[in-house]
Amino acid sequence: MPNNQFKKGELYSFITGKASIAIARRLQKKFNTAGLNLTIEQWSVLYHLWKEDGKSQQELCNATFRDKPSITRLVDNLEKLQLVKRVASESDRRINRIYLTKLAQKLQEQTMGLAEETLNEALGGVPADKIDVCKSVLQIVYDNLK
Amino acid sequence: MPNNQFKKGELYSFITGKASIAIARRLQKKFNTAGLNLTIEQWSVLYHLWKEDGKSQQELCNATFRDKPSITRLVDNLEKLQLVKRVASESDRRINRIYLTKLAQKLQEQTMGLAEETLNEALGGVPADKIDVCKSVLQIVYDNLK
DNA sequence: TTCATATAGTTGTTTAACTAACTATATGCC
DNA sequence: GGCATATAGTTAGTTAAACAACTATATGAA
Repeated sequence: MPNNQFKKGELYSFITGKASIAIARRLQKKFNTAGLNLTIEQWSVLYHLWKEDGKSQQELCNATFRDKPSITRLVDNLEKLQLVKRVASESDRRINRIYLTKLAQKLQEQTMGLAEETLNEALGGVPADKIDVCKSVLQIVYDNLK
Repeated sequence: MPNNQFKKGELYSFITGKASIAIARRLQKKFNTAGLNLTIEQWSVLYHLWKEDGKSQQELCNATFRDKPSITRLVDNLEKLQLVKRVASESDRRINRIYLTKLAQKLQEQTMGLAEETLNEALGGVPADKIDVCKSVLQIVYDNLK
């Protein structure tokens, strides 16, 4: 039988993800205040390239949980900002590998610092063990649905 | 001192809210499969009107955590779909009160059923006490940042 | 080798979010 | 009453997401 943990009044905020929206907005504000002309979505692509430069667009789709048109356009805008460049693969000409520019490499330390700052603000007053439980629940939700 | 619960590898998924995005996508698919021509964002407005019909646009902003232009356009589109209508307030002519049509009233039971179904799928295998911890953490995050 | 199929990426269209700038109405102080 | 200020809502411009349809390249079987 279905578990009825969710009554109507609580259902909405789980679906809309208010907490993560609030985190993203706070981080965006920090970027703006710091004079960084960068959206959170653009940052999320750079984030995965900092972990491993030269990912293909398809790999960025998987990593960022976005579809191909979304990545095409994010990479378009990142190229306009001179933060990445597309390089066609030699071995498989269907593939674009995306490489960070020096400008983007310089952004890593500053933006990751702002991101950590944001999370510390968000999680102020929450004990570490509860954060762990929360993370594990969200991971299961993601795995259940993907 | 700052809590360093977040190492780089875990930071991203908290900011991007993959779990809630996955829930919203699943619910949207259910709407589409059921032949409902309705976005999750439009549904989220109806949701708050089902709780209390005749809210003003500003009240919908607060309830849905959106800004005024977003609500203006969502109400525009809901009016085009014949699901709500704007009624100028008699006592304060700046205010529009938004009322559900009969068509929208009919959608409540079906869509709330699909939403509950979605959450049950998302939370399958998660014990109730962990869900409670997760909800409370997300609430604190939201309160910390708003 | 050739043709069907799969994969990588792009383009067009609609909906939505954020910011900034705007109009209209209400409130409150002088 | 009149004017400054606040509040409710709209409009314009940019970025992004979902979906469908498309091009180009690679793979694999006959």
